[in-house]
Amino acid sequence: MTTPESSTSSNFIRDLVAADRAAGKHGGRVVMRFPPEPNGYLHIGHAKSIVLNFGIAHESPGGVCHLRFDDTNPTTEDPEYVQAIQDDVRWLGFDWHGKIFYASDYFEQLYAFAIVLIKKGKAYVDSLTADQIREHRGTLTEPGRDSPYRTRSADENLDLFARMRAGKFSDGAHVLRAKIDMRSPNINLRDPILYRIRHAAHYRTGTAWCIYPSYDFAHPLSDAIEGITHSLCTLEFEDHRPLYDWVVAEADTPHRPQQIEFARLNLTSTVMSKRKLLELVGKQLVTGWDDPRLPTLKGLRRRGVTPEAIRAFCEHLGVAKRDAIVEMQLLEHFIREDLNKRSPRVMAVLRPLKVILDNYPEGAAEELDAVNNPEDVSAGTRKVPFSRTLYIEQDDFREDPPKQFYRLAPGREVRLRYGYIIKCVSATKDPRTGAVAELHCTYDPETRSGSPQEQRKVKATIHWVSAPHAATATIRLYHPLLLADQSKLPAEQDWTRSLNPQSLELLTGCLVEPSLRSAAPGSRFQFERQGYFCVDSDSSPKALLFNRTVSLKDAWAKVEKAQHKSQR
RNA sequence: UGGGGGAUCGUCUAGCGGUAGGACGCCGGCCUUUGGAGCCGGCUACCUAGGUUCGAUUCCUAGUCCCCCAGCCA
Repeated sequence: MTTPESSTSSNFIRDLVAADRAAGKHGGRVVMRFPPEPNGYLHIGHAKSIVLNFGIAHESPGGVCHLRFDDTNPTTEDPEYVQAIQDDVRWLGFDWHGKIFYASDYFEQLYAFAIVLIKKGKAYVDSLTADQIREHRGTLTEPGRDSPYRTRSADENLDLFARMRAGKFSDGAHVLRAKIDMRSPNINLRDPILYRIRHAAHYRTGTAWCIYPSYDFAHPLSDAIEGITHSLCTLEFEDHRPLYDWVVAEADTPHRPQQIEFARLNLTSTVMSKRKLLELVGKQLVTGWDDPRLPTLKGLRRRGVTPEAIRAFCEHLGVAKRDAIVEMQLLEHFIREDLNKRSPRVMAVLRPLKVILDNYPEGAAEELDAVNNPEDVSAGTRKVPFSRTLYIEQDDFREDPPKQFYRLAPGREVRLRYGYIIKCVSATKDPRTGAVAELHCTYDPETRSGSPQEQRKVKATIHWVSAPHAATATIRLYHPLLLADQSKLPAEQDWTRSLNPQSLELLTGCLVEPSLRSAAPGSRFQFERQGYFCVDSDSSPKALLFNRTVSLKDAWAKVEKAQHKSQR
């Protein structure tokens, strides 16, 4: 299926899975899993994991990848997230082929495994308080101490555990612990907690249970139950691997999955931790989980990013064990690369400046042919109305043009995209502010696009809209969520103070070509010379609303920046 | 100063004892009715010190630096 050209780059996990399969390990089967806890929305970091897990499964003959909800904590989970996660995985382009797995479906089996451990003397009920347990755990450098309840008999443990399940105790009264080694240098092995009492309704099992298994117990066993062959997780779980292996071994499951860790994705100038994302949404620092400034899949989607771009980005990233922070520019590159091929071009003026063509007949209008997508001839052409009064971008005129500024200035010529060459005659100013109010220009009738005499060359071509025909729109521009320079902030300061107060820029009174009047929410366009935009879900024909997905690369901005620098 | 991991261009990543490659970025050029796209060229890296070897980014030893772990979260 994967051709040499399109094949994804190899990485240590892909290689290991392939080697296991070739060696006939696990009977040559490849069973992966993506196991989110339904306590939040998926973000681009999850996308890396999804692409890896589903990708490896898909490229392995007979391979499968389970979608499993790791729902062992009733107090944080919600069906809203279960639905959102499924939507997002599907939107990203992956399919779990029907069955969805839930750790909560294994509660009964997990309970039985706990009984097995208790009978083997490998687990005990501890009746210390949470504080006491912490004290007994020791520190990074000091060993822990055994709980006085560690030596309870199997019968007593069995009885206590049964009564825990039966709801005879209040939250925190007892826990079930693995009996491993309180002196282990690995803190995860100092009798980790397997079950805790939580009198809380679970979104799936309701009040059937008041004891819930912990991650360290439920996860390896869920993997074993499902026949997962390779259980991928992030680096912070490396220390848990001995425990993962211990649980599976002591529970004596017929199948033994293998945990493999890799570095999670970090991106510059954004936040990815669940805690921070939750805080942004909770404190209404953003408009919701789908705020286009967020790296959530919902946010990226609303912003106009395609699943193809995200997948290409993730495939390109590679998988390794070293911590890494990927530059946002790399994501933007993949977004542009994808959008460039598929987006129809259109003209829109974000910050309008009125232009009157003095020698163009008043009341007249004509239709010009415009190419929809130079990257895709099959996209065809469209008609764009032209008239005596136009709007161009304020940035495309300078009264006193700097060096290398090729655009319009008094006495200078420029081509109007798909139209004529025009020459600026004069600029009138607002008497109060001194700002340029409108331009008077003349057009050269010989230079209409497509006409035989159009050979004349000018330095620049600019976009425009016809004043009487244009539609009004509101456009949102997005800037980095975080301030560029994080280093100046004291480490212990409230992190939200490092948020960029200008992350959302709202432009009203933008003028777009009339073909956009009927644009459907979700559709994407390239606004020529400016960037990729999509119609927001709140947009309507009466109140057009666009989101800028990503800007086009801007060579002039670089020149200008360099000029500013050299002036200093 | 316990344990577990990791160090390759500015960033991400390949390499599996034999000329350190790719991508993003940056710089320069070509082309252009998008200062877009495309094309061409360039830039910059093996944490340090020893050792083994004809040969070390790769193997060994000793350091240095970075990350993770002391939830009844996952």
